[in-house]
Amino acid sequence: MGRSPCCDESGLKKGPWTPEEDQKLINHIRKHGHGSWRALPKQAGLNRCGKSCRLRWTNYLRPDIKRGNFTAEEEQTIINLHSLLGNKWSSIAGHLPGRTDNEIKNYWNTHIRKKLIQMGIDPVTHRPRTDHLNVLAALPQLLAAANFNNLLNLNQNIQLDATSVAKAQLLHSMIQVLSNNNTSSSFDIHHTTNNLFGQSSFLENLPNIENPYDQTQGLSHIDDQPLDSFSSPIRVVAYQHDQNFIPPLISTSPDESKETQMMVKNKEIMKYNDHTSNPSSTSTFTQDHQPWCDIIDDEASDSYWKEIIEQTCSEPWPFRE
DNA sequence: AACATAATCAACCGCGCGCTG
DNA sequence: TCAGCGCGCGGTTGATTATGT
Repeated sequence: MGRSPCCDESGLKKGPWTPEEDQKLINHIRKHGHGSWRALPKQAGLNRCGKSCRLRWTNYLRPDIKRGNFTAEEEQTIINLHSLLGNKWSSIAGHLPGRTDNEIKNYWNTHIRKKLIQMGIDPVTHRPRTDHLNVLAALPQLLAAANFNNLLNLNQNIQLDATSVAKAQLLHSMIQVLSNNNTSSSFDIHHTTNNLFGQSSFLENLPNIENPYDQTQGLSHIDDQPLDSFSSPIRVVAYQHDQNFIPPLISTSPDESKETQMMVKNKEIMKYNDHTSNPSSTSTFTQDHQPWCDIIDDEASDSYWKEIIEQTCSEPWPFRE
């Protein structure tokens, strides 16, 4: 319950690490493992608190840390996971090999967040930053959002991402507005939606609502259907949950202890490797085709997505084996 | 070249959880 | 049951670097 007194101790060095300190820490962990972080600084001859040592190791010195820019795929994975998990950076990091929670958090705050805002998408809710009553006024934002997929140049295996779902919601909202107005407006829905979402990006990729397995049939034939039969956002979200779309969970470090891995929420589905018997192995625990609903049950916050997914999960799950 | 501002990211802080005695 | 300890997590800070004027 109580706070660790570790960092309250006086006389311990703070601030940037010197190369000498780094080397001491690396040497010690190579020889003995980290063991108790609290005891480590003394054993390693470091005038630091254990917390500082742990942070330095996990965020910077770990041998499996991946350096360099995030790829478009990594970025998309972060966005998708964030839409489901919220600011659960460690959980998100569990899906990105070699990336630390701190790195992902920084990348989110400095890059992705801004990008989403520019696209007119609320980075917290992953919903378009517009209201239903003013959909048409938000057309510039919609257009920007529509180009988002193209900008990211996504992996084609990703069927629908959070942004696409947001687009679907907006499209739905627009149609609702138009439908409710019940006027013979000159507003050409088919034409407009194609312009909004691009000719080969969004509509063509949406599966037929009546047949979720049919990926060849998009919604471009919307004008053949009554408006009220148009897919609801809830239904569309289901397609986001392609189990192939998120990489399997991986350990944040080959040196992670068993108890560290235990901190990850998906307890039931993890397999642990005994890293102590083989320290060089990549301590990978896999997520064997875990349905998205299960992840959500464990990890999702009380976000918009959870509400939607709970509803979706109560229906027959098209991707369950 | 000098300064101001923005962006980046390593590191710190404090909270809360799980374990243990 | 409860309190202390150790640890991990998410939020925040501040030093450094990049970019603009």
